[in-house]
Amino acid sequence: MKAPALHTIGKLALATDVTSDAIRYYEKEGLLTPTPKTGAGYRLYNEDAVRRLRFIKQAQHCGFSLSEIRELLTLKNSNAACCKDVRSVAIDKKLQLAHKIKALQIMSQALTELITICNDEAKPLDECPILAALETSMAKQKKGTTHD
Amino acid sequence: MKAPALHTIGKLALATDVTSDAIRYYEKEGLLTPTPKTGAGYRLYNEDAVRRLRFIKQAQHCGFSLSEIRELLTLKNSNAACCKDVRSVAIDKKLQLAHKIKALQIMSQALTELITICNDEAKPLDECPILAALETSMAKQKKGTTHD
DNA sequence: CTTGACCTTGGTCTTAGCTCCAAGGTTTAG
DNA sequence: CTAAACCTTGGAGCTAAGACCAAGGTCAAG
Repeated sequence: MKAPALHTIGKLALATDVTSDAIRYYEKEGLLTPTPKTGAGYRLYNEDAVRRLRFIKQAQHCGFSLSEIRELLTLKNSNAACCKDVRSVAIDKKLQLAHKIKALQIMSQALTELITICNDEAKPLDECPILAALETSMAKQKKGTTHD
Repeated sequence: MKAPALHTIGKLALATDVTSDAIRYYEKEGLLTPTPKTGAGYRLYNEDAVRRLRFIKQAQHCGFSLSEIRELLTLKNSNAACCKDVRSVAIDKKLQLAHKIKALQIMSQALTELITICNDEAKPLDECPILAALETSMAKQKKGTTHD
């Protein structure tokens, strides 16, 4: 029946592959609070902190910002919320990602058009169709195979 | 035979839908130089500046950063480069966009998995599968329909 | 007991692409 | 002639997520 083994910040950092600086930053941002400090003012963490850091990391990998993660954690501790609320947050974030992806695909498509109009590679620069196209409004858009 | 109508910065801003501040910023970054200033120190621009600003805007819409655009412009003024060089820059940028898109798609896929494991919406939060999954390593990955 | 590894706070720095502001000079319309 | 509208430079601020640094306190091993 040993007590749950408290870590100092460096141990926690090593265990979770998050730097001490980042951990302190999360604390400042209200995402993670250590158990009360030692007399000397050292932060101490238990296994909950490990889980919480994993949570933060995973959520970041899903595209959530720290302030969004803070809201997720608030939701988690709220008694008024239910699982459905969490789900809708996830769906929302997925939609945002879809928007970003679409924007990037539009950029990629524009590049594709530039690249395809430039077939004759040996042309001197003052006749380069890419550079020329970049100076115009580029309103032209073939309605053929515009997938990208 | 009228002279090519020089603009002050405000007129140029209006004509190109770029703020005066942004135009000065581009100048500081070496992307755009006005014709010599008036005695009073006012910047003056000709039609070339309008074209160049359009160039900058279009390139930004293609995902180029300002420093990359500066390199494009340098290339444009270089006599050693040819159209092929420009083309390869465009292809390169398209690859970078593809990487970004893939990263976002991976995030989206992770969210999809979280959303699908959460079917019973009425569950209380302490049983929410999404929150639970975010605390674990989420190493599981069904090999079924993982497109996203 | 001393050295080295660890911890603390508080601060500045980074990237990108601007925006906003202040104090002052210029130009133009009435 | 004067007030509004424009221009100038210089510098600060914004967002995000930390990284890095310095001065100093603490703890463990030899």
